[in-house]
Amino acid sequence: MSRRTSRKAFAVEDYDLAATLNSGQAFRWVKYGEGWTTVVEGRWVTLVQTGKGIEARVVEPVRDWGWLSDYLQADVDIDSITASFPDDEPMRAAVEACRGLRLLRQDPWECLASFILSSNKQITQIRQMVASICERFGEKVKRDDGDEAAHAFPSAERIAALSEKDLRECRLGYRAPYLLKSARMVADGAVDLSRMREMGCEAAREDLLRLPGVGRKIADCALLFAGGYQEAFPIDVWIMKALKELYFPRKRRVTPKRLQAFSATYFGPHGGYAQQYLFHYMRKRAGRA
DNA sequence: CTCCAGGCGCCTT
DNA sequence: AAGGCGCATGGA
Repeated sequence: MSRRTSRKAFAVEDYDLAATLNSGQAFRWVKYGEGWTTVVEGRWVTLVQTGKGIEARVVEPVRDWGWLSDYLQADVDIDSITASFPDDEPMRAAVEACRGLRLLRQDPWECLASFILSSNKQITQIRQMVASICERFGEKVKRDDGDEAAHAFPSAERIAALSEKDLRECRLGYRAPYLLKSARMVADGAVDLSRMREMGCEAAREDLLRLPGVGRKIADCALLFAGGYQEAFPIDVWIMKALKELYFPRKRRVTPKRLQAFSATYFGPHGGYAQQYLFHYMRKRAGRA
């Protein structure tokens, strides 16, 4: 371990690190001893949950930890958010089962690109595809534990310069041309992800929907997990099932459009957060079956 | 073996 | 506007 190593303790309560990093919002965190590791903002990071919060370690000296605090959303008051959820039986059960689950604030391009790969795939397979493009095309990042190197998520510019064949070799299948074309549109400025957080949820969504391979669901994932728009409510097969079962149990045909309209108002200003609780709750229930 | 996966785009009605 | 289908690949 190098003496340049830098550490930081984030004092956070009600923060379940394992649940948060494994809840299908980020795909690059891997178990590392007692904690977790990945690359964030070009740095190799390890995190450990402690009694007092989260302890972080990076290789290079760090003065300002704002980038990681922001990523972890360490300053968010989770109680005020869960308190804004509708007071009904399904939400109470979800909050009870997922106490400490948080939303991260991820890099827009990494988040968007990862979810372009997510279509029609299980979370373990999304992880594999993402790992594959990072290992082959991501810049090397120094680590100090004897392992060779970690890899950053490849930039839009880097992916834009590849061929469809390069990406298909990462087993992306029919998603390869979607990722390639979207990377080129982001790289040449046709869609400006750096403005996503300022332009407002609706305008940002409209922009994202211009990208090939990005529909309503994937756009909402980027808006929620990277843009900080907590009103974005991604509806996937799990949430579809949850909403039907929990809120429309005796209706035979509930259209996605109807559910989108329902969720937009029913779950309140932090609806996307509520969505993440429902998603994780459903997956947990299915997992122990 | 079959079924389906944190969907999308395109083609029919 | 709404519904159906193909898509690459690989867990379960």
